[in-house]
Amino acid sequence: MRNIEPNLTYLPSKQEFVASAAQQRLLIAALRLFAEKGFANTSIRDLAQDAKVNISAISYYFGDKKGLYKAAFTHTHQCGGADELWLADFSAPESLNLSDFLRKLLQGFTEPLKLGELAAWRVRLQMREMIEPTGLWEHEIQFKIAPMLAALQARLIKELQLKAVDDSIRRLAFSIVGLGVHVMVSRDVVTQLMPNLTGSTEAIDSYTEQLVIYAQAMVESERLVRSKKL
Amino acid sequence: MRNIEPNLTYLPSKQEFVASAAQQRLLIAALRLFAEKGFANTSIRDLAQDAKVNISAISYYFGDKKGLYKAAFTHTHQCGGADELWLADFSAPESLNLSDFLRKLLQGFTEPLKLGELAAWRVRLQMREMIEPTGLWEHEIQFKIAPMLAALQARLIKELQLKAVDDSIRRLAFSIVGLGVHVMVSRDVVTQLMPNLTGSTEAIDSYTEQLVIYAQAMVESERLVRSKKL
DNA sequence: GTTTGATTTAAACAATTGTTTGAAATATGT
DNA sequence: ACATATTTCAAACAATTGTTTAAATCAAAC
Repeated sequence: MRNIEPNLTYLPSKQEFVASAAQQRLLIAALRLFAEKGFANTSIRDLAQDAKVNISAISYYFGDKKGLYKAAFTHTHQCGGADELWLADFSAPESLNLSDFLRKLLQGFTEPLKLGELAAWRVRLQMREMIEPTGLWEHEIQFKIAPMLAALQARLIKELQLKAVDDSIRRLAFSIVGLGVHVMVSRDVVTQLMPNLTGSTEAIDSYTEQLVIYAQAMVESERLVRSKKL
Repeated sequence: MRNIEPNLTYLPSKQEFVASAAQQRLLIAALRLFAEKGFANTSIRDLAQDAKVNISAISYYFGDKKGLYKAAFTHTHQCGGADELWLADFSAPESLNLSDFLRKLLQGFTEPLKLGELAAWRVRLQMREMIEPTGLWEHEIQFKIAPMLAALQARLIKELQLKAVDDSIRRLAFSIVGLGVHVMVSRDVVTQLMPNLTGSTEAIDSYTEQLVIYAQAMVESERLVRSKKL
């Protein structure tokens, strides 16, 4: 690897971050190709061609192929947003009622469906990380998933007026999240088997509402089970 | 490719299927390695070494690398079962009540958690197919997922005394299946964040029961929404 | 024991991979 | 205009990939 550091990390004054056109194109190409074909199946020549840069631009800007992947995975806000929605921040104000809380949570999964290809690639890359962990996914679990689940569990025991989280609550929280995860994970199945379910913005919105209702039903079911046990 | 056909497809008389030891070892190695590292990241030399066979045994028995993959993916009953449970046959007798029907369906996802590594590999391979479709997954959708969803939808409209399947029912069915899918998909998250949820057979059983209850709650919720609309 | 077929082996093949090189081109500041 | 740093480029590198070859080994039948 070359010792020269390209102007990626620091910059004179104006902006905190200015990526050269080549860099930007590489990031977008990487996001798209890695998402579509996976890491191993995407050659750096494919990437360079797609981004219309020379092959060595990859090592020049990102060190190596893995560096480009890492950059594309983490640095998505650079190339067009769609990240803020995904797994949003759930240090939710206590003021939210359960319905709104659940809606906000589930929207984190359904809203990306509305956005364009870029968001789809992002989600797809996330999926790949899940089954082919490169270390980035474990990080994601620790700093995003875990807090989200914790927040949901906290909200649930408050809702059900419990003192502590038990296994049943854990399973409930996990199942609720699962409603959202499944929408993303099985996107292909949906588009192939029932395309109009995620076809339009309105369809996605009513989908979300239905999920919120189901999540509430699960919570109420849990409440009922517990009341019977006493 | 050689023109000679090894004794895989047909055999003299005794058994319908006799795989040589080398063949069998290759299939198991393929299942394990492809599941763990993916298709592209697994070299045929890795496979040969793991199966303790010569490299050319792969082309000899399966034509090429892709052929071995295909064989490992489809031919799982050969190397140890665990396939019958996965996405079981849901041409369910009408006699089953809703609860039993849902249990049977969801068990298709949770039961494999009980089985050993082999089943885990199987599931993992299935997951890989989902996001890196090689054509086998589309086949799976068409001949397994679609029928399962259809059966579930049929059962649901019968339960809710409806005439036809609409989008809402489709979403309900999809969400119910999602409860199961999520358990498999996010296995890593579970084992990392709440290991005792799938640790023992009993834990898995009560997990399944809880999912059945939630699924029922979703159905009842749907019934309620519909009764209000009228 | 010989023959016939099936299986295994080591070696070589061509193609593609990620990475590096050093010079050319471009931009930037003085 | 010059000098300096930054960015691009074509070419070459070594390593690994999937696949093929032809000879060697093995097993069973005659």
